[in-house]
Amino acid sequence: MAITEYFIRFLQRRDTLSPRDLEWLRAVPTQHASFAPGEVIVPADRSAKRSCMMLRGLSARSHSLVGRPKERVITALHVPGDFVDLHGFVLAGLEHAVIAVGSVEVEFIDHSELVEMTENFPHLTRLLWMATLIDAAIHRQWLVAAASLRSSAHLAHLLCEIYTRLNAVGAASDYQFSLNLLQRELADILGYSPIHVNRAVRDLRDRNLIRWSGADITILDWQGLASLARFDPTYLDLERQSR
Amino acid sequence: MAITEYFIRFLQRRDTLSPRDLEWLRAVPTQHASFAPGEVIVPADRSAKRSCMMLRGLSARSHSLVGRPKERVITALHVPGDFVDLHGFVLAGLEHAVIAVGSVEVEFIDHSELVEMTENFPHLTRLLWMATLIDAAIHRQWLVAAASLRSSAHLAHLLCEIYTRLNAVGAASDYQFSLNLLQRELADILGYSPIHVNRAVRDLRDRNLIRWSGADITILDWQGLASLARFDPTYLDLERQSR
DNA sequence: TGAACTGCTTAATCATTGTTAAACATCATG
DNA sequence: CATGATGTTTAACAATGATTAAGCAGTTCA
Repeated sequence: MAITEYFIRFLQRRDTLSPRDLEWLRAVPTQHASFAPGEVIVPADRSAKRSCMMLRGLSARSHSLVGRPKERVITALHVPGDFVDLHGFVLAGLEHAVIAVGSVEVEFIDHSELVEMTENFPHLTRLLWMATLIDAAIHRQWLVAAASLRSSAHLAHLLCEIYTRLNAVGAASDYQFSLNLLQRELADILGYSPIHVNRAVRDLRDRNLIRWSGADITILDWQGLASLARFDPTYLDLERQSR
Repeated sequence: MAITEYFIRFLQRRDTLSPRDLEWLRAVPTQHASFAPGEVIVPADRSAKRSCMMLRGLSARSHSLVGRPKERVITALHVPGDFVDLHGFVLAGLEHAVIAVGSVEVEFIDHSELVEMTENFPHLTRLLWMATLIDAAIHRQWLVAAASLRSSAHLAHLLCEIYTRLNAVGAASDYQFSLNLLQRELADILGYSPIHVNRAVRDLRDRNLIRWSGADITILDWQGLASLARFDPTYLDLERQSR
């Protein structure tokens, strides 16, 4: 089985891959790795020689705050199929760490392979560039959500997005998915206190929009949840076209 | 005079340009355009055939909210030297508009020129990719600021960033710069009400950190302002190295 | 089994930010 | 110079979210 299958689906939702592109993706050598909850997958330094692709689980970009070492802000979540730190390939490095949320499996790809790809596969190169720009579009949408939604609606937006992204790569369906996030971690993502996150969860439950027990989430009323969150998936660029 | 001189400085702060790279940048055909305050530079549609580079003034990525047409959120500011909508070159299009804040001059570059560049100038291609990833890093930093700073410190962070970015391309020095932003627009950027922005401005003035009259801003105490904002310019990737 | 631990839930209180309204300054224009 | 328009500043009050504290539920492990 090709280890990059989720990433292939990520791309195929958005463009058509040539047999040659597919062949490269399925043949590129990778190193498999597993991480326990909380472990650092990519440290916040400036010298990475490889980039990683999510295979299973959930990871997060975690920024620790200068002067407040116990606090952190999570600026992105990554699901299977995401090519997490392509940034390190082009930038000098990452100014934040990528950490495992729950148990995680990834595949590392050496930058030397990526350099070779950029020289011989211009279409794939544009698609990798695209993947990083979709990350940027998600960042912008999080900024919009933070500025324009409050607690319940903000949480609802996150749930709509995660489900849509999981569904797009075939990792979730029937409005059910698993999210290994503590309420404390949700607080770091949404920028609220853990207690306030709890109020938001309760609110969504009280409105019969979701069921949430342990890590298992069921969206009971997609229309209601999406409408509360003013969720519009355009920013995820899910339409297939030639790029 | 080369019309892309600011962008060249943007790149030269971060890498060394070969004579051949420089020649391409100085020779590429562009279309000059001017915009009055509030005008749309790049509409939020999905069919741009060219991308624009900031020459003078300030522009903003403006997201209008579904169901609340009078409200908007600004997710990015662009200063001279920024290659604003390279996104449109790789993505299907923009999910937001780019608008002029104050009077603006830009240069448009046809996507066909960029395609040619990606095929013949791999180093320049990596640098353009880098430019879009720096935008993403700025988005993340805004998310961190929104979640971890409150009003005065959040405003202080924005001022530190804008000055640093202007200074990096030689568009500001001596801790003085011009910012053609209404407090109402600052509110759309920071996610506060205009009244609260006013409180934050007054606070920074009362602490003798800045002088702000009309569009002219002087940072009276850079250390104090940066410390209040916990500003660390690492995310702007201002170090020169080979990429 | 039961003690310790972890995470979820709730309440009370306090701080920050939003809303409404109005006064004030500045500027363009008749 | 008067007028209206625009933007800034301030105040009073309301809403949202943070903090502290404590109870509760499920797990792990002795």
